[in-house]
Amino acid sequence: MAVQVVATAASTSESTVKDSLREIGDIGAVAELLLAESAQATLFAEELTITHVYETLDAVAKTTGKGSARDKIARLVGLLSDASPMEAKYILRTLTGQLRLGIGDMGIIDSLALAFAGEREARERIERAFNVCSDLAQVAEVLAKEGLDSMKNIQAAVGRPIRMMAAKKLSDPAEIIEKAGPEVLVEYKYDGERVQVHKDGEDVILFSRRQEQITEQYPDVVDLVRHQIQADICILEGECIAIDPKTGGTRPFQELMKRRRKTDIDRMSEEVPVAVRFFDILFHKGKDVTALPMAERRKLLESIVQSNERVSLTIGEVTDEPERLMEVFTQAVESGHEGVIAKAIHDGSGYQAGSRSWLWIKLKSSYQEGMADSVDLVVVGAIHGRGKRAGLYGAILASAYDADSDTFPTVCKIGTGFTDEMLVELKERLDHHSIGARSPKVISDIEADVWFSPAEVIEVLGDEMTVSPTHSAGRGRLEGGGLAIRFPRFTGRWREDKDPKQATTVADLIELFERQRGSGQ
DNA sequence: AATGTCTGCCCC
DNA sequence: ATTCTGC
DNA sequence: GCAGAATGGGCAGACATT
Repeated sequence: MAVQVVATAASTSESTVKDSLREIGDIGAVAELLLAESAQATLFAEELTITHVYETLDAVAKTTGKGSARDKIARLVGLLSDASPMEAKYILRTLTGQLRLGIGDMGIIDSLALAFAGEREARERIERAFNVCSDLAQVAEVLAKEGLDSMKNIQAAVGRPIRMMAAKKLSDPAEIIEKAGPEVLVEYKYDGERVQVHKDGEDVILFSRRQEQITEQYPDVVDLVRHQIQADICILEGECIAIDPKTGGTRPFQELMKRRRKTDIDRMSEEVPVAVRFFDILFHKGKDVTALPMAERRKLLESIVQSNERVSLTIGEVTDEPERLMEVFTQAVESGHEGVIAKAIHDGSGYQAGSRSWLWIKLKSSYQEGMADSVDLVVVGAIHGRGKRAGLYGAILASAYDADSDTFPTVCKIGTGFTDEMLVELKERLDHHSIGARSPKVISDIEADVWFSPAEVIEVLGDEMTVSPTHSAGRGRLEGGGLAIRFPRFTGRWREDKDPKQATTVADLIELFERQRGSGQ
């Protein structure tokens, strides 16, 4: 849509904008360039005000229904006609959410500290306020109006999401114990959606990892919380997972995602039943309990969660031995879960809202060299890079080999794992094999920017196989579509020893998928 | 009415 | 989600 | 080591198009 806006505003064709975007990799910069080239009208334009820009964007956001796309475009084109090329750049970046200033929430907190306090300590107090209320605008407003001392008045409260604590990752169990020990709580890591549950009597609100309100999606969870949580006012955290009530097993994440809907919620609640595995408590009896050590929070949690088939604590145990940690990890993986999270339980193991510290460490099988399956895939296409990857490829399209039909159906795109240096090498190396159109042997629903004849083979690591609506590998031989790789990344290894027909085959992928499904439920 | 395409301060 | 990189 | 910016699969919803 942004392409259309720029094309219209600069009175040029969409293909011109697309070509330019391909080279520059930034729709804002493209707008700046093209508008400068067609800049007669700006001489007579009105002066742009922030209020006008804001009101226009607000109106665009609120436009819905039939014809809304056309209407949104018209409003934005109107706005750009009053903008200088540079203003257009930032308007485009703002509306596509790609500001690319090197400034995020933490950068803003730094700025607030300097602007309103001017001392180092201020930063921590401001950040703490943000972590417990998750609202940067509110923090800034209170700070500006009432000063640094007012930050202490911003406190955790039921109904207001707390920024979630995250885990580091590590592959070596001995190192994990070293970092978080001497004793750690080793918990199963479930493949579901993280939920922060806020309970005030019968009122229950659910928040997602990014502080979105997701209460409406899980009426069954709300009910479970009302009945199984023996505390009036509290904030808990857990993982919401899709389950098979017959077997008691966990169903794939994709199934759970069918619950992310606004309609048919009651029907889907029956089709995709869920369970919640609680693992933390942040607020209890009207008090913030985040400062309590993990060990004590776990005890408190045990005392208020009344378990049944749908609600329980995460499976976990305390150990100080790397060997035992690995045993629990193996159990978790063998029963179809992602891995484990090892948590510090010592006196300093309070809940650190908004941070990713060594107090929590996750271990997944894909972190263990050799344990996860890497595959050798054929590069069949590429997608132009954006931002700092402008002029290079941002991702490549990769296929397996289907020996039966002698074709190369796609399994994934790969956009991570490349160093800057590799990206340069990648382009040089691949452009050698560039062809004008998709090779008839390449089976792909995905439209690449550049197609290659199947030649280069690379090693790719992934977490697991998923049934895919878009990728074609194995399509027709499985229920539900083809196969794709979840979380694909380049290992850095080119398989120069392999030609395309020696790449991982569709049969290999199906076998991997069946094996993984077998260990699951 | 069916199908295609794009978006989400999306989930992972 | 994973990964790389400038500070 | 942190914070930020690249990028992945895949779901439902909202429109546009046929």
